[in-house]
Amino acid sequence: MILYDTLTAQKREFKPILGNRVNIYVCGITPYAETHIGHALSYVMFDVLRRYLEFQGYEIQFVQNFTDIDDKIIARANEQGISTKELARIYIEDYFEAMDSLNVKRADHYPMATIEMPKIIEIISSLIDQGYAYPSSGDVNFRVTKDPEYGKLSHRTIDSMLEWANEELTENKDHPLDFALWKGTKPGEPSWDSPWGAGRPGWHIECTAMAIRYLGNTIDIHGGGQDLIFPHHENEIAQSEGYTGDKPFVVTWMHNGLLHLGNDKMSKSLGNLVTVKEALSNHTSDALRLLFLSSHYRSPLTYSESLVESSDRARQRLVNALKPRQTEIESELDGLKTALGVDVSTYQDRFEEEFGIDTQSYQLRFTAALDDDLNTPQAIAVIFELAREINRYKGMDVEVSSAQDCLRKLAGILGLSLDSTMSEPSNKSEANEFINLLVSIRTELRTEKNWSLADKIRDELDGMGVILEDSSSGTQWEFKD
RNA sequence: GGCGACGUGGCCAAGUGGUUAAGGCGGAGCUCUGCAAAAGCUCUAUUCGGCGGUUCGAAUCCGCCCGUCGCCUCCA
Repeated sequence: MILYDTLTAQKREFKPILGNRVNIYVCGITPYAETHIGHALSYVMFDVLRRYLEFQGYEIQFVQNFTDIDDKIIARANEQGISTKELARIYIEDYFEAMDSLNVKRADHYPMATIEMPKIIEIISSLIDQGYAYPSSGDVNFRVTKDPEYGKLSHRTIDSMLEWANEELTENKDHPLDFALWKGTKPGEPSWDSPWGAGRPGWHIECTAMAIRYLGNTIDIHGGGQDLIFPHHENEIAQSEGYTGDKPFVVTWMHNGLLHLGNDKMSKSLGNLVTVKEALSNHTSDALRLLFLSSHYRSPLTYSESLVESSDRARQRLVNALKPRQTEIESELDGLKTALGVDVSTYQDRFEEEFGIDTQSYQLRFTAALDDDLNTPQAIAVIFELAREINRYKGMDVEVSSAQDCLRKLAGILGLSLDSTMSEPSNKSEANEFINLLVSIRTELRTEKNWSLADKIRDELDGMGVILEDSSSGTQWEFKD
């Protein structure tokens, strides 16, 4: 597999540091507000990376943090009159709900800044001892000039940043770009004890502490949004490599392009955000995933309702391809099978194997796409081509179940569940027998060519969210999404 | 000012030196069907922002220009 690395700015062959094991650290959220679709884009993308590596047989250690203490959390908690801890708890829960509904697999560890204090303090102490950091009136700052490679990730130099930077808070700092490892406490703020007095960790140090603690001094893949490249990840490298002395801190830096919201009337009141909850109230999670994955992860994507809607229709196409082939001939075969005691399906399978869809070539093209820096748009194209061929074979009444299995498997690597709407919620199931009754009555009406009444039943049911589809083998129905 | 992206059909979006420029949505026609839906087939970019250059050959490399955007401040 080839992956693009932000640090070296090139695509390189991916190879785990240690055998079969791949360590992944993805920067998590600061839980002070609801999870939005920009987060969703990023975590869906890393979810696909993880699923694909697992599919390739790697053993994944996936760590994702929560920054559960920072300025915004404090401000927000004060606004709402609750503790920072409680605020974080609320939005962490919201995050998990959002990710679960998007079918994003859970990480192996979710460390939080506030419970990693010992490691954080240990690292800061060491950085001070090594001359990388200095205490300054309650704060501890990282000395940027001590690191000759500072700026290597974001491809800038200290000088170039100084020219245009709005760094003004130089009071406690020896250099405008020095950044806080530890912030001395202010009145009314939660704080933790440290050798430098009460305070709290700076933004970047927690990730260093957690990544090193859970994954070691050098990790395979570190990811996040492109907005984290500077300063967050830049500072993380400086701290981590300063602390451990081991380089590189990260073998492959991966950054996803950011989600944009059109300048339109997306969200008048709430800034310019669409929360995952809002998006999922109108769309399936598969549609969102399909949308996110239909452009390359390093490109920006502009979100709009109409785009999700077209993704939803595309999703429906895949779902339809997975619907079982149901024809008169099949039921006749089933009848024959039981009547003669012969396992007809064996012959069907052999026929499918020899004359059917070449699922292997689809899978090969699919993996080739993902092998090339996670080219999900191309992988999706392969899936749609497979779906079309399945439909074509269904039309010819050839067994397609193994091709459907293949489609399901490949879609699963992209985290698409492709649930048929046939699997309706339980509260609807009690309506089933009535719907079945109506359908069978309608079938009789149709044999009597009472089209107007038959169509009326279909229309009325449609109004109630039930879709009827007639075919030569009978009528199928399902609930709308 | 620095660093970096991007501009491909009506919309979204792959492709980055050489067969017919993927795929999805939308649109048109046909087939199937009582109708509808679903599905299939065909069509929907002689052309890849513009102008030059390199090359036997470029959407793909180089230069310039036009346009859009991101980061340099909290952010996935």
